[in-house]
Amino acid sequence: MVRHPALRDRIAAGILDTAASVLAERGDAASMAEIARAAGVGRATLYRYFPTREALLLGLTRAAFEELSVRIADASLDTVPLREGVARASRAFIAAGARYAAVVHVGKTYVDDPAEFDRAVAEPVRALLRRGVADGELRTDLPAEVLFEMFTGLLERGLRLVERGQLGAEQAGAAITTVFLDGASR
Amino acid sequence: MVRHPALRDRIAAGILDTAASVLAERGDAASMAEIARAAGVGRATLYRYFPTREALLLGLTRAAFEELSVRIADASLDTVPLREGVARASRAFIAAGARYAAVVHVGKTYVDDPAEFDRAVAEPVRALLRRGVADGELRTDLPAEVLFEMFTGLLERGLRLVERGQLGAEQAGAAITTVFLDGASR
DNA sequence: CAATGATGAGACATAGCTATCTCAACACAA
DNA sequence: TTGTGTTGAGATAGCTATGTCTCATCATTG
Repeated sequence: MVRHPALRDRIAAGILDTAASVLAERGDAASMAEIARAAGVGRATLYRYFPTREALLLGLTRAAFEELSVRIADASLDTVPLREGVARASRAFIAAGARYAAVVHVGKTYVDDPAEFDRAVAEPVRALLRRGVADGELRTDLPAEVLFEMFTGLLERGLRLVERGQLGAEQAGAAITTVFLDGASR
Repeated sequence: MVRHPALRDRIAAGILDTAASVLAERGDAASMAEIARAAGVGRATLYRYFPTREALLLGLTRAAFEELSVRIADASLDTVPLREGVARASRAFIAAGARYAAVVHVGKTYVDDPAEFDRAVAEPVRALLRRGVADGELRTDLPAEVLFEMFTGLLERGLRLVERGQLGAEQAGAAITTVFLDGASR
């Protein structure tokens, strides 16, 4: 019958989605059999779409990166005030969510081009923070790199809160933004 | 010759230390052979000290927990002002450091008594934050549970910065405290 | 309805890891 | 020095996961 290539892509995407949630939960311990079962598909079929485990992880990483980089680009972090930029970056990260969580939960990284990831995702955020420091909006007693690390730490936890249903996506984005910029104090 | 029990304990502790660093680096993927080699000990010997992999992970978790809970207890979080409490908790966590990093990096948790961990480590910190909220020192627009999550997120990142040598232990503790309480803004 | 091709179930080989066991070499105490 | 006990190295068994393959079944296209 020759499946439509589009249909094939949809199936692959569906498998990736399922794999994302399984891997987010069980980490690298999740086997191909487990993922196939969760995706409601035969193990052989899973291997037809992703010939090796590495290919699957790579596809997953690529999808997460794709989504995240599009959202970051859309956020135009370099044209908005610091506070708005931080808020947008938070929302972008939370929205990319589920896929990204799986990627970070799997120890080894399967990024094919780390430099490109850095350029498209990490660097815009770093630049935003550096600008904040230079403009005197952010504290200068901590290196921008440290601020960046703290920010991403908050992002990860916000993501977790959303996944556990303890916070809505908007609330999480706002919480991250406000804790990072204003702190937890009144 | 009948090794002194004390000596045996020291060897076991040494193995645990090495295991901590190997596991912190490679996660659950690190094999027993790898750990034995890193510890400069035969694989069989490793099994003599820790009869199963689970026993090793359990010992590691227990050591981390032990250290952390002692430090938290020592911090008397319930008797000091909020800011001091947050600072102490940060330092305790950073100091427990290396061991704890391995534990969090290994996906599956090998805690023998999660409730006890919660009671001795997590709960005192939560109580501190709840008190802060009740006293009006911490913001009330975010649930204390969310503040807790944010705080631990910062702790993890601070720990990472120390391990990468980007920050000293004291500096990391201070950075966590100040970002959490005052935020990154000026 | 017939042909084509995708699917699921399962067999199979392979590889790596855990866990056990044996044994020769070695260190220390008496 | 002798004997006891520990160690490292290696062999081995069992298990589990990856990846390949076959085949009967099923869905879709024409």
